[in-house]
Amino acid sequence: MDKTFQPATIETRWYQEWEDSGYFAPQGGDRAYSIMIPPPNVTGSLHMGHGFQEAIMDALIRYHRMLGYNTLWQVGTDHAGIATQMVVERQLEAEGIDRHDLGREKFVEKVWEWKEQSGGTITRQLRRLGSSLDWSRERFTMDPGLSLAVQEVFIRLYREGLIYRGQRLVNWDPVLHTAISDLEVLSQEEKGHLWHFHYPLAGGEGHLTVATTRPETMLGDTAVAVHPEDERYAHLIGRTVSLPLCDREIPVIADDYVDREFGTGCVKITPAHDFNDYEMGKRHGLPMINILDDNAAINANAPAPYRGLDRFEARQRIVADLESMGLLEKVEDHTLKVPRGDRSGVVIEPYLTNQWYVDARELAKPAIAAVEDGDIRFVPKQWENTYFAWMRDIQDWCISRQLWWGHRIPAWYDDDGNFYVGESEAAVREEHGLGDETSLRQDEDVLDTWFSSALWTFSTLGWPEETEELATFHPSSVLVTGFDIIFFWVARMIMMTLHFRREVPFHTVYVHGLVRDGEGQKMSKSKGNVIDPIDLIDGIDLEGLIAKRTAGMMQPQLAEKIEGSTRRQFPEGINAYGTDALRFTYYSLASTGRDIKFDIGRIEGYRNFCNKIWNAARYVLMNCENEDCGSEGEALQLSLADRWIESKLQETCADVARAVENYRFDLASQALYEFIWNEYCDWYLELSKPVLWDENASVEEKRGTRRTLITVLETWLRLLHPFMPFITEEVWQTVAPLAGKSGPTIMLQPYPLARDKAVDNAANADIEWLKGVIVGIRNIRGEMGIPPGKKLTVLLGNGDARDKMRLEQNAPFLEKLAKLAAIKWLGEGEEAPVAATALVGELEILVPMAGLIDKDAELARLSREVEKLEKDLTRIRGKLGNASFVDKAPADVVAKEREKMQAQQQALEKLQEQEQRIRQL
RNA sequence: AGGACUAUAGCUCAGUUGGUUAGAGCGCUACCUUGACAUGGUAGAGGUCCCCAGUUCGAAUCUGGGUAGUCCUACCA
Repeated sequence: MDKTFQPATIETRWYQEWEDSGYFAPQGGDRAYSIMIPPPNVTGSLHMGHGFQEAIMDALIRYHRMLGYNTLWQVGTDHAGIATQMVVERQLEAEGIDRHDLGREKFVEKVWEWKEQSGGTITRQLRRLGSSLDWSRERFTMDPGLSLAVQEVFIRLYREGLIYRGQRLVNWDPVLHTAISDLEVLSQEEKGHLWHFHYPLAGGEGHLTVATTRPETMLGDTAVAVHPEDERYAHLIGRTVSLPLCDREIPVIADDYVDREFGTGCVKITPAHDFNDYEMGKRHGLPMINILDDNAAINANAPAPYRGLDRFEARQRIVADLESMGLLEKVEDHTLKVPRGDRSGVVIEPYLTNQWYVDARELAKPAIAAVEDGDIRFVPKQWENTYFAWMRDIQDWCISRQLWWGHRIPAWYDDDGNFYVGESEAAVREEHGLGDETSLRQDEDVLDTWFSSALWTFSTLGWPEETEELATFHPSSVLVTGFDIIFFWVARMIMMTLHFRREVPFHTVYVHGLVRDGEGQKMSKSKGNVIDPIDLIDGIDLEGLIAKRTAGMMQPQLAEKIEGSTRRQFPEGINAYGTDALRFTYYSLASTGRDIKFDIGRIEGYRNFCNKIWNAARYVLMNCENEDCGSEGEALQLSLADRWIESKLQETCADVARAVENYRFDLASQALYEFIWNEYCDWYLELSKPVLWDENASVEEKRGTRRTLITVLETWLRLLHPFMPFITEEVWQTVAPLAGKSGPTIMLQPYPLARDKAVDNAANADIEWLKGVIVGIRNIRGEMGIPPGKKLTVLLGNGDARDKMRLEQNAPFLEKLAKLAAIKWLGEGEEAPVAATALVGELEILVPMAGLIDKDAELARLSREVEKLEKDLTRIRGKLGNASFVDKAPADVVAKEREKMQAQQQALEKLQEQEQRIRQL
């Protein structure tokens, strides 16, 4: 074995082996456990957040697989309609091709080509992370099977009246030329202006003044509204104003939506270009004048001078024209929320179009009940509130998108504007008795990607067929996801699955935090602070990292800034840490918080942990290979240390199981780290040396220690495997035979379960004593500057029978671990030399000072100890002196305090005596 | 505007139903190449648990108020 752990050499080898051997597929068993992967975008690549999520799912999957569950981790990707279409459009653009020139069919072909080409990135990354996904069942939302499910769902919902077509205001992206859902619009505060315009009264006697942030929409105004109780304008209600620049008169209406305090208290109403105005327009039966085209340029409904102008050009023109007419009263600076498309980043226009909608209100009812009734639970529970808040105020879901890439809507139109929904044109003709004389054309639009994602848990298992997989693995066990898509995906999956399966999609939703960079910033391409998890595994040099972060940017002008910050943050690039270290880092960060700051320092610590594991195994193998390890059941004698480490192992098994059940991977990783490093390596391996290296130790003793070394190691390798799959497999292969275990892989070995009976309290207490004595001596050594190599003679005084027994049984351990020449037991009445002292309970550890210890240094050390004790004692005395504490606190708490006080007092006296003696020297 | 979450060591974070000497990792200081490991070992320093009030014998923990930060939802043209 190498002296240091080299992850690169083993990881891909083992993954290949596992995959080729079919270990990732369900293995049978009475109880099923399944997780459906949140499908990543097929043309994207995994970022740190994905890596985190996959690591958690893989730990759950490996854990349950080892527990003997029939385990399925369903893999797949989604087609990411808008994102993918944009990427391909940009590629074509670079070649000077417009997709409209290419035509729909050819364009979609290009997208499939791109999908084939780039789709491997994600799956490669997933494999590098060690994800034990069942690749044989890989699915894609545009697969024939899943597409069939999408069509089926659409048709059935339509027939049930839960999908309808309607003309509504939608969020229109004028660059992507599609409607998008409310969730895809991000509103952010931006600086803008509030323009005050005069609208002349129709009678010619004066004007009223409206305030607006979007002057261009005035071309579509069909009313001015005031508050019904606003005395300033009461006399104007029912009259008309003449709309400047347009040859129209519009009414002044009263509506209590108007806020009297804002602006002038008069609101121009543009029902076709504003959501609130739209509602008001409907209330008052106002005409709706659409003044924009698909590009958000002014259309032919507007006065001639403005036609064809872009909306922002039109704005400038209109303001200028009104000003020249003397109708501009003033312009104020104003901060407003500007809606932008989450993909395109352009300002979204409310726009009147025909779209398809899902009646979400109806579907939401059972979905709310499922969480209320506990059929689905969120972890952490607080997310249920978020879910409820959104679901109880849910809006109908606009599902049509004016794209070419996606599931085409199964609806056909005739020339008279009738439409028919069905599985094909033939089916529609048949059903509605439409002959060849009627020409039909299919709806041009496709469905929102989330529409197909919402079916993910059951469409991947073969629905609408009632497959065996559906029966076995649905509902799935748990959904692992980030809170950012609770609305987008989680809620919609619950609605759709309950409707079509009459069962929940999953029993638990584990909501994890979002991975951020070291400064707490969200990782994003445009900020240039993303880290590819693979770069943490394999490492990357500085120039490579910069190149990666600045490639293919939407805003190339940011490249310089990104290069600078990258150079500052990673002057040496990124080291290679290996998959196991990366995964363990993820687990250690997976607490209940919402933000996960990824600190590069942590991963280095866990890389070192891997190395520790590696070397611990080396030590064990060096001492056990070709040696008698008692694997045939020969007689063996266990030392105190053997019994203790076995006991600690059981406690660790219990801790890990509890942590995983509660989705506290941070606690699981901590328990493992603590046990492996601080107990097994720091103490147990050291305690094994006095036995193995003692020529006088019996065969049974050596055998007992070897047996314990190897079996405890073998057990914790299995315990650790779901978290660090590679190193555990590599080490287990050589360790297992020595422990009498066999099998082709650790991944299919049984997971260690805690045996309560194996917890050995006596051994725990004895080892605590042993540690106490050793640490006491080391402490004196350290603080007195006694060279570590210098062997000491130590005296033990004031001990009781138990101390004596412990000493007798453990003297060799003490001598080895504390580097002692000799230990002398001080009988009652025996005079002790002047010595530096440490206490373990009442037992005094004495390190004679002659020639070793500086008087002043020891006095200083003692006075520090004394001070600490005195401070503590004052606190306890105060507590016990308080009558109400003694009266009201539970008896055992009081007793505990009393005991503590006594012990502290005794210790204090001892140290003070000691101080006296030394001072008199 | 409404709501949620967070505040503990220099940094990143644990801290179960109130009773601990408030912990870990990283970083820091000193010493050490001892026969698994310098990606290591040993010892050590470092905290007004954001502030104020309350409940309680007792509060990092519970309640109320405040401050700071993050986020979500809805928005005033």
